[in-house]
Amino acid sequence: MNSSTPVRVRFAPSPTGMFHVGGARSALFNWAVAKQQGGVFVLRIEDTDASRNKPEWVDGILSAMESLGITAGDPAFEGPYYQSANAGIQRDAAARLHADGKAYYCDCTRDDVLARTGGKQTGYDGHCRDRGLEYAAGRALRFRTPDEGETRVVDLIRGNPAFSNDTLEDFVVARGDGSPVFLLANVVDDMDERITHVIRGEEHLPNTPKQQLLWEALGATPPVWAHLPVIVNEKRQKLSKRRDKVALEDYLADGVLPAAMVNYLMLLGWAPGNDEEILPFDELVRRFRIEDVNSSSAFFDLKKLTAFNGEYIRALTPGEFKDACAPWLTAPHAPWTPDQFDQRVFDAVAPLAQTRVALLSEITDNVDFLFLDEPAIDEDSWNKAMKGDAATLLADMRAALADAAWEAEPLKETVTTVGEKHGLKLGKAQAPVRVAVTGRRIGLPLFESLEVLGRERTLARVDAAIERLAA
RNA sequence: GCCCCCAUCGUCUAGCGGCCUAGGACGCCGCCCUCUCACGGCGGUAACGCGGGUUCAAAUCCCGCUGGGGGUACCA
Repeated sequence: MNSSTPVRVRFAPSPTGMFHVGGARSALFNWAVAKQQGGVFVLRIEDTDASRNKPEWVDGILSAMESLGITAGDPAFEGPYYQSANAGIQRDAAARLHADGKAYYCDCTRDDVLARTGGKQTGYDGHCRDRGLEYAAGRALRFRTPDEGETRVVDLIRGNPAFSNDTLEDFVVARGDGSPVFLLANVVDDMDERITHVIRGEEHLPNTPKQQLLWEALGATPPVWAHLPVIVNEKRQKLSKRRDKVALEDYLADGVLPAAMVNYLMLLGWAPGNDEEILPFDELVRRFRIEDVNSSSAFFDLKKLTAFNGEYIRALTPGEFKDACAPWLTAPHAPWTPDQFDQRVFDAVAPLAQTRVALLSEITDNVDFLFLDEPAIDEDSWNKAMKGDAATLLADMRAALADAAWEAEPLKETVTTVGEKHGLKLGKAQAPVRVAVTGRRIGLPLFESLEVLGRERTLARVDAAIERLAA
């Protein structure tokens, strides 16, 4: 992309729900283009369908974008503008279209059209084209599409698709109450905001010839388009709010770091090259080329997102990691009460947990045994670890632990020694102790855990296990 | 139905006529490291949908087929 005029892109969500990851990617790609080209990113809230919009959704969009680094404070950021605020010029445009004979009023109902076309869904049949109807309440304004020729649009991602004009129906631009419809409002706003490049989802591709015709009818030079591939689920259907987990907020709530999400989303349909994937946003922006975006749909792979997240978590400094975990350490995420929690204990084991969580929400399962009075015993772990003469082994462990110096290294030597007496290597010998104390067969390094747990609580749990084995 | 888009490992992709016995990443499987599990290291598994062309040469260009997907509202 190389323009002499300053690039102005836009992201135009409608505030109808949570912030969709597909929308997040569109916003990011637009943002990347704006930042890279020294251009402007316009945020426009498309709130023309009042029945479906709620003011609070706008705050959600703003804060979700903020978490991705698209901040209203950035010099490249412009807006938010509200589509509803442009109702005046949108109506003017509709009036102009009518005055110029490029649009006409129509009093057909959907049933009328269906009756005439025999139920075939070929769109509007042009019934009112030449009836010369004037406006009256209930009459919609339809744009008169060309009968012949084709409309070719310039699309940076998919070549330049052409649409035969005879397949374009005379679509509605203003409703019976005079209010502008999306197709028109969107174009008028883009013109008003001097948008040069429209980068949006592939689902808008069929709208493009109609909108381009509107640009031309309104006497303006159409923008350059770029239609991003849709993001699909495992069944390769477009991610939908109804059946798929699409809210950015939900992923963040699971402990996906925003930076990881940004990095992952940028790689959906595009690759930075050099066989590299994990890169800071600035670098992704530097390398980004909208022309290189793929045109085939991309699967939203939670496994890979999680892997990316693990990378980002491990790259955190110990301090950053502790801070990042904070939200999960208290209600409602934490399974322990505030007075059971001990920040110093957590800080001591946090570095050990850092390589073990791929999602921040996994932190609680790693450290819960340190704060809960009686951690739940995982039965599967118990059955595997308590085979054979676990009872006598645990009894010996208990006795040795009672006198051991309470630090990781001596504790390890103690368990090793007791294990040897039973002909067991450390790996086998530590298992019953681990399950007795943590409730699980897998987890943080055991001896460091015991050190921070303390002798008293360790012994009590070993005793409880011995008791259970005896029962 | 009609219009449009798409088609490289299971997934995300590199590839833009010869450098490809197709590269990377995730996943998966081994091995090493190791108190468990991770992390890390090493190795492995696995793809150009099919058929025609064009060309000395095609994953790369063209056509058809098949298969996916998107759109078909007085929603956005």
